[in-house]
Amino acid sequence: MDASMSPQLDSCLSGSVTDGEENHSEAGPSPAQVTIVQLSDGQTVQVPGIIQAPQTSVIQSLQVQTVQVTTAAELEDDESATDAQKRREVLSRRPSYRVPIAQRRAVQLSSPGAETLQGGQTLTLTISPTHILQCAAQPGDAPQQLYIQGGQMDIQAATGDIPAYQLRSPNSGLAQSIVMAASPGSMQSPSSQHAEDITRKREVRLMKNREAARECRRKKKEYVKCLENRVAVLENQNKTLIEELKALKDIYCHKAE
DNA sequence: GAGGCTCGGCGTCACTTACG
DNA sequence: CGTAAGTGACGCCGAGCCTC
Repeated sequence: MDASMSPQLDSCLSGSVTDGEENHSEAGPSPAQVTIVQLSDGQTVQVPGIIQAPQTSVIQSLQVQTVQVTTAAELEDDESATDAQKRREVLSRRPSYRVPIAQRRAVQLSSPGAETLQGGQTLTLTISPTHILQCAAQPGDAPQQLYIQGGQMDIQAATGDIPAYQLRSPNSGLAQSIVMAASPGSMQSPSSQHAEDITRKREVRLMKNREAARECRRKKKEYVKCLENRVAVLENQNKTLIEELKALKDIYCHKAE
């Protein structure tokens, strides 16, 4: 499919389409925009893409705050949730790498006695919108920073080796503008370097796939638009030919008389 | 204004294909 | 055979529109 897609697109674009609509480049994500994401090990990665999360305030408060942590629910107890639903919940809002640097608000989570999240557990944090959330899996661990945009945050540990986080903005009430700057691997035991590695690989794969999907959609849209233009051109040609044929028929009939 | 519907965009998964 | 890239399918979300 993809092998045939590009030639089709090429031929389409080089065809006789004269529509003015043609050849305007898609706005798409600005390739010039880069988001810098800090991983748990101090590594930073540059992520191309649009920064979402509209926020007017860029004031950052770096003061440390202790946050109340309450176990909100254990999903595994929820018998009403189907497997698909559970899966969707886990998948729904994975950590986003799109961190608006200028809009980061930092909060440090210092929660004595907070255990490592087990699969299916959810932590709900209500956080003042002007702080950074930091959490360390073990005492002595380098704290993991979760940059949030304020309001309520759900930290949900997925079943299996894939942690999932849901951040909810108080403004929208929806899980938009997910902001997550740290590798979820550090939520686990520090000895599980392997798990962290898997997680990082997974994040890289997801990131690449995300970009690929975006590009794929862009190409598809372009292709469809191209086909539509081609249809318009051919319809015009058809119309012209029909009129021409009609005129010739008229001439022929008149001569026959 | 609230609720429903549609549309476009996005992220993810699963699968296929090409390539080294 | 393993990996990376491309893409269809799915579900979610927000915006816009319409109806009541």
